[in-house]
Amino acid sequence: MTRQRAAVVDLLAGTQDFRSAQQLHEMLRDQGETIGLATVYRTMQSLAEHGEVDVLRADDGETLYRQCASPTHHHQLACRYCGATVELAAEAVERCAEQVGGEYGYSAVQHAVELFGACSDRAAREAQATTGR
Amino acid sequence: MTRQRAAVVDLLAGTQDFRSAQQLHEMLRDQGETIGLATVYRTMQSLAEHGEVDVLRADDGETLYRQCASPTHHHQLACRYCGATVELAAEAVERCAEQVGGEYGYSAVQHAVELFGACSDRAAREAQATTGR
DNA sequence: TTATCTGCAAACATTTTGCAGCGAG
DNA sequence: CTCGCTGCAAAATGTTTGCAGATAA
Repeated sequence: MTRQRAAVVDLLAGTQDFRSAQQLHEMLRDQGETIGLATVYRTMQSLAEHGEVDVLRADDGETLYRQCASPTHHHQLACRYCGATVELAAEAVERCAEQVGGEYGYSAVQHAVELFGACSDRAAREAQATTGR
Repeated sequence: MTRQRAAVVDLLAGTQDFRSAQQLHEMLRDQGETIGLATVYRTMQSLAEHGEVDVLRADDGETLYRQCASPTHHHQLACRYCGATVELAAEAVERCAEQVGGEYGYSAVQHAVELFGACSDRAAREAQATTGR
């Protein structure tokens, strides 16, 4: 356990959002930490391996991490436009995934059920613009 | 519509599986087509934009494509070890996602419900090995 | 002290882009 | 003929790795 690793864990503890390694690195530098990007990557890898963070791959290929200390396993609903996220305690989704997977003989189903949608704000604007992407 | 684009579309039409751009490129070269990797990428981008293929990001960062001609929108259940995939016509999952999203004022919810689990084969081996990665 | 971790920079893998030339319409 | 598509190679992006030196235990 080094100073750098502590800083990363600390930073993660301060939020519930998904952050990319690069983002974390920048934030740490901003708050005065001296830490290399490679170290951040290595730390996140290690944390992920030990199941201490949730991993999610963004649409643009970046790998996102989030502390995983929630008492109940919940999902995230994110607006693909404004980035707003809502947490879901949707156990129904859980059961759904496990059950469906089980029907086909799959176990340890990792339902990467990160929902991406348009939040109400965006939906309203979309409706009157209808630019078609 | 060029020879190259036709070849890509043709190749995609021959399967239901997800393929990476590089994989497609290699397959096309193998069957005698002269086509550049960049062209495959550009073609897939265009097809994706026109909603003619489904896009999925693999765990290792590769972008996978699949023809999207299924009459019903279905999901995929993939084994993270052997790659075996099963298609799900799980409308229950659909409803679930839309409903949950709706509760929070989100619309056009893109439930990236690609389930990754361990298929029965793997689960059996895991059980007696428990090497812990 | 010693094994591990860190930082830098170079290596990698995947995807994108600039540009000159070919080909479809 | 003209515009768009292609191919190559170079660039961009995100991540990993080799290695020498710093550091935790």
